[in-house]
Amino acid sequence: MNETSACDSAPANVTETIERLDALTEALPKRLRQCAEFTRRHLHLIAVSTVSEMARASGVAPSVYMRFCQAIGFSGYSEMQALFRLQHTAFRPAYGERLATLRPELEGGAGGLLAEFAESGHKSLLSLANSVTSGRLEQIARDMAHAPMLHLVGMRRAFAVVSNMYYMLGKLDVPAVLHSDIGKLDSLSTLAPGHAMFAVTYAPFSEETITVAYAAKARGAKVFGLTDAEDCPLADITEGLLFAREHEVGGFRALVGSITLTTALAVTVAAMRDGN
Amino acid sequence: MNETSACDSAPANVTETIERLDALTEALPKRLRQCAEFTRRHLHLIAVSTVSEMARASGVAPSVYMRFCQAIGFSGYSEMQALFRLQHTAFRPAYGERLATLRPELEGGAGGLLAEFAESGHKSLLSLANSVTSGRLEQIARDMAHAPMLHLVGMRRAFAVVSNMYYMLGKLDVPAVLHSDIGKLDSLSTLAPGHAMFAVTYAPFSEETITVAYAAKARGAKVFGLTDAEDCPLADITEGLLFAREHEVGGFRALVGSITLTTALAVTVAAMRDGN
DNA sequence: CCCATTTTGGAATATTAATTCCATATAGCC
DNA sequence: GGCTATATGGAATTAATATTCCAAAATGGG
Repeated sequence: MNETSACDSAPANVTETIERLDALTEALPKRLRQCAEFTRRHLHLIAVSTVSEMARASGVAPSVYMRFCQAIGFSGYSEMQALFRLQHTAFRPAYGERLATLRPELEGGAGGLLAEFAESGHKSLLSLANSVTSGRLEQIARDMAHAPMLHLVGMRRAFAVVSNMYYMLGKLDVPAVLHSDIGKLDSLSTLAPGHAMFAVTYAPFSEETITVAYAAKARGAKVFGLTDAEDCPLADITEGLLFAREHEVGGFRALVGSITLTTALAVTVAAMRDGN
Repeated sequence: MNETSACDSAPANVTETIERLDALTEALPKRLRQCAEFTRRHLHLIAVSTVSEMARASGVAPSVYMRFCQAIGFSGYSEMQALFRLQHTAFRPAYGERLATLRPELEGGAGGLLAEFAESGHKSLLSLANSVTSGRLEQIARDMAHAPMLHLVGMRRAFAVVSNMYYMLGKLDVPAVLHSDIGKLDSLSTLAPGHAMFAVTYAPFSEETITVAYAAKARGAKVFGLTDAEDCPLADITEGLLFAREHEVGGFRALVGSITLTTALAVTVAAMRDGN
């Protein structure tokens, strides 16, 4: 009876599904090929969409999408969806449902740790919203947007944050200089009155970063900053200091709040310059 | 009559949902609190699970889980699920006119944009849990831990990610080399058979990163990687490829998922080396 | 240009899931 | 220890979704 599919049994995993998809796509008629092509590019949607949604997105009728599922070997959409939902649920560590509610965090392994960091990231983002007032962020962005040149400085842990800012500002056509610890004295010579500096440092605060920030201030630049503790030495010289308190997992912090905040800042600065 | 919920209207996004969850959990009766606690730890399951599944996993009856959804302000499970499915469903907006598309968000000032990015970060973290299976992460960590030397490569947007890894690995006493675009050929000479390389690249994939990764493979190193799209050229040569699909705000992505994933990876690698 | 075959989309049906209802259980108070 | 208010879980109802069916359209061969 089971004549529909070109293949005998259903794909057992995502890899097999993709393989069969690629093998069959060419041979399929127009509409079914539409399904195949859209699905191939949007595999991640299967788990969270209904047939109708996938069909509409592929530009076909639901019944056609249904037939497409059968063409690649599944009994129907539900079976295919189940496969893709497994990918999601498989992440859940093996602990049984009852244990889950009692001690969700105690699981070991890489997956458990990732879950911890993800959780930590959520918390960092939440406290970000609480600690950063939109007025202060806006004022800093405006001041930085007015400067003819932005200088970025951050060492060690903060370096990833400023290098990300540097990349984004570059893409957004905002003139910026990244002061890495290598050759920082040289690049400081590019600093002129009216320029703005954005310094990032976390406790324990990097000597070099503080030094560079003070030098910038002395040269007539406006200094702004990002840190994670109240007692940051930058507080004395900045016109605006932002705080991102990162949650930690066993002493390690994942920079989620800082990356988010500085990304938003970079985009805002670019938008304000555009707007002028 | 509507006495159940402490709040008036439904949460509008993931951030609000988490906030309300945290605010209410303590005050809820036993079974509802079970729901809250399980859900808080497994937010990513909502998009791909039925009420019955969430209820069973929380250790309660479906009707109780239903009431839980209403307690935090949703009309029911479907409404809550729709919110969490949005993150998967949201298609990428046109790439070109990034700032232009941001205009609406900028109306709310810098704070509004920050809130958007925070929301985006929550979503990235959720899909991280969805797309990374703990088994694969663990296997990659184990393989990397066995290598006598780790090589990191990533350009442009990915550079912040690898430089963060580099910093962490350094603090954790894991021998690592960062291959920046400057002098990459020189540093490649440090590469030897048995070494491991971790390459990070996002679509459109950086030529240099791919080149370096292939060179490493040719020199006998095991190659691992992190990317954001299925069609990454790294797929052909890596022993294990991780995916972090970053949610975006008007075309800008904030690296939250990548930073979180690689931080967890670095810590795991270090822990495994220690364990040996 | 006509006929046979395949493909297609809308409408009908079957399944499954979401939601509500209500009887029972539980906890708090007098 | 009885009484009230609240919480709970299973069963009934309602809504949504997957799946099938069939008539119409398109395609291809002669």
